[in-house]
Amino acid sequence: MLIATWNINGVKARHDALLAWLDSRKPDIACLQEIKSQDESFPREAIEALGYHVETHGQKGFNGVALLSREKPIEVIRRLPGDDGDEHARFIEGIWQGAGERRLRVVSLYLPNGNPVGTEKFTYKLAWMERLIAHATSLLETEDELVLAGDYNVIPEPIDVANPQNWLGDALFQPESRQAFRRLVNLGFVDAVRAASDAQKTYTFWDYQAGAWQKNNGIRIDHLLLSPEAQERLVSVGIDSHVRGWEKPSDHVPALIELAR
DNA sequence: ATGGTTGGTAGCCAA
Repeated sequence: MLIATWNINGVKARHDALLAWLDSRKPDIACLQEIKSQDESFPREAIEALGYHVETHGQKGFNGVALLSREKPIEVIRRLPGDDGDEHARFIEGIWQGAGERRLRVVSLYLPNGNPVGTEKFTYKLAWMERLIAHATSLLETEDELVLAGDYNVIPEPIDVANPQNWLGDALFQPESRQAFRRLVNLGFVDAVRAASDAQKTYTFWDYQAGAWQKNNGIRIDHLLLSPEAQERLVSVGIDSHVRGWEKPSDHVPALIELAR
């Protein structure tokens, strides 16, 4: 059971790359962020032709998340609880029935960027994180196998950034952002990529500007958080860094976990 | 070095 998360930065711009990656990597579940597409204009047919079930939560112009899966989910939730006035499409949760009583629950989330610090955008980011912590607390009580995957827009620790001093004023590296992320993890999750990286620097994002990819000036902001029930089944962790070197790449690359069936 | 680049939309914003 291969579960991936990838911020594709526009499904129209990434149409060919997405299909090529799906066809070669063949994840069982793919969590996408920043589809930048409305549900009706998402390229559903081309993805279904590769054998995927498609669930989207899009909006016009920006944001938007999706769940692609080999098996059809038994339930899909398209809203992070806690603020009925929040219109941003940043959350989609699917439930899949496993063998026996086991259930797998996978969230594709696109956490607010929050820049610039000191504005309502940063306040919104921190409020969104509080809502995520509250929702994750209730999801852990289900004892389903749970994977919270997505673009968290949080650099957890200095090891997760090539040049920490360049990010000190950025919303992604603020003490408040990092502390909220730690509180989320400390509910009982494991940060799968960090746990598998053995104290090595590992990145999932390289900016388009100033040759960041060529200089390996990256940050690790795409995370897969595993509940205890999911941790028990963890087999391996990977990052498809090579995708960043493709023609017309996203600025993010896929991160993946393998769970025993 | 307060720049640089990309995507989506529409005459700039988000990242």
